[in-house]
Amino acid sequence: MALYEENDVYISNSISRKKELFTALNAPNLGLYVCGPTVYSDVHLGNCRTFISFDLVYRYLTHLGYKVRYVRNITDAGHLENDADEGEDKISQRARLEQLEPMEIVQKYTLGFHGVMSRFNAFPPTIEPTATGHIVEQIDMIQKIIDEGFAYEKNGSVYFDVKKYNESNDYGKLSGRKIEELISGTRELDAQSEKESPLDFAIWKKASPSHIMRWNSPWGIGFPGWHLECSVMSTKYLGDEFDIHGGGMDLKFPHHECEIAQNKASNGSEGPRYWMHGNMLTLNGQRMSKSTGNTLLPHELFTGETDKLEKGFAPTIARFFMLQAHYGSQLDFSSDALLAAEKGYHRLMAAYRKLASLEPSAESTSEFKVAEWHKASYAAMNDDFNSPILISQLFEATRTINSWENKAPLSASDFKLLKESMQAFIFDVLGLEDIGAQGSGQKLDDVINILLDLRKQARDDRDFSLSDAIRDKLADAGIEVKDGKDGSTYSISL
RNA sequence: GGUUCCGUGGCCGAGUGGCUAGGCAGCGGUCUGCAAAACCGUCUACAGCGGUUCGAAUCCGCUCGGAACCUCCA
Repeated sequence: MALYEENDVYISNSISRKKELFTALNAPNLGLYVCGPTVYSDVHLGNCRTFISFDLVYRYLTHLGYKVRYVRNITDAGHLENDADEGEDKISQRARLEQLEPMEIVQKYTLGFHGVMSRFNAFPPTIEPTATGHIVEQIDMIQKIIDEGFAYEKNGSVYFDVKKYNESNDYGKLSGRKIEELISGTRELDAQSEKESPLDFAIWKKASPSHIMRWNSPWGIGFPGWHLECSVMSTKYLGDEFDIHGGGMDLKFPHHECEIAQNKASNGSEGPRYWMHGNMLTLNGQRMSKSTGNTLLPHELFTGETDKLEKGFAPTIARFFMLQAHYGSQLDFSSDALLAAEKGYHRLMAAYRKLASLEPSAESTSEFKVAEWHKASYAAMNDDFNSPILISQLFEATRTINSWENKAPLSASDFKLLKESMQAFIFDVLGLEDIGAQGSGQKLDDVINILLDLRKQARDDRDFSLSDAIRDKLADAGIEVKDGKDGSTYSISL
């Protein structure tokens, strides 16, 4: 029996605003689509948080035995600068600025994105489609939407007719908006605008002569609209109806609202059955955002080369920090919070290493009930991927493990369950990495053990100035000596 | 202005109509040559004011404060 058959997973579905029991359309197959980045500049930590959140989702569902097709797009066609569907797209703008081909910009920042995600130990998606690689499919979808009567062509551009759509559908159901309120809240339309209503959005845009990224279409030379690619690529690879669609909270409106409309208008289905939205990472209480410049870049975090942090932090520690909050809550990034997470992380990892080196006993005499703990740990993740609760479970185990000496007071089967679960939760599900692990080199391990032997000798001889010097100098080198009843161990912090 | 969400102890963060996570820091112990680590014990809570209830931090209303969206943004 697969794990997913014995674990009922509940997901906060944005569209119903309720926690719902998740059922896969075609178990064990499962489709997950996540909106990826626009590759016109470096990704910042806010972007990373969303992708780490969905990496957790992907990892847990995979852990449960689902065969997940995980699609995450790369937006490389360039979105426009503003609401009026006017102006230059961001990739072209950046290309001009850096004096590169647009596709060089795309390549540069795509590689950067991949590099960063890999440092955070996030799995790559199983399919990573690009918008420019799906122009033909986008043109097809536009044509379908026109054929169904939900879009109109104007001077070489095509616009989605939101009012028309809303007559037979509910535009705004995801974000809880009413079309009347949206209209009344809109500023006066430019006299220039071709749109029949301010709510209409471009699904194909005529290219001005200076526009670099351009393709042929039945409506002339142009480029696809902002929201179309996700509709096209999600349904192409996952089907007209599929399981889960994720993305950042900021994409809920209008991006995801438009996706639903496009899906419904073109194929009659709204697409995903579960919508998941990751919440924002804030810096100084304000959302990180490329356009406002309130950002922290991954390399600044890793190296500490920023006035926003006291020191650098390893990627896995930032990951651990993020997973200590629920993906649906806002999280503020601060030095103090990172520092606290770092200490907790090291304690957890040290306990795991200790566990791995212990032996079981004949029978379980510990008050720590492994089976109950195991069950509660799964229950945490089943409840809308509640990683903070899972982590609190891991710390419960940590305290217990640390109190043991020599042998674990557990039967072989309990011990095996605890060890394998800790391993699975820490590394497979949470995706953490043990940067303080011994064996960062057998030779280094040997050398440190020689030093620890020398120190023991000095202590036995009551030559404490020598033994303390060894301890302090190792500490300076980032190697912490820990004295226990049965001799000394060490851990390396980076 | 409209829509949505949040306000938890020194800090970070879960959760919830009665059984009151966890991390970090503090305090008191145990251990240690000293320290660190580790363990044990312990102190700080649910923004304010009303209401519903046998009982609310949890539900409802109001007030105050903050955030996201309503323009591209994870």
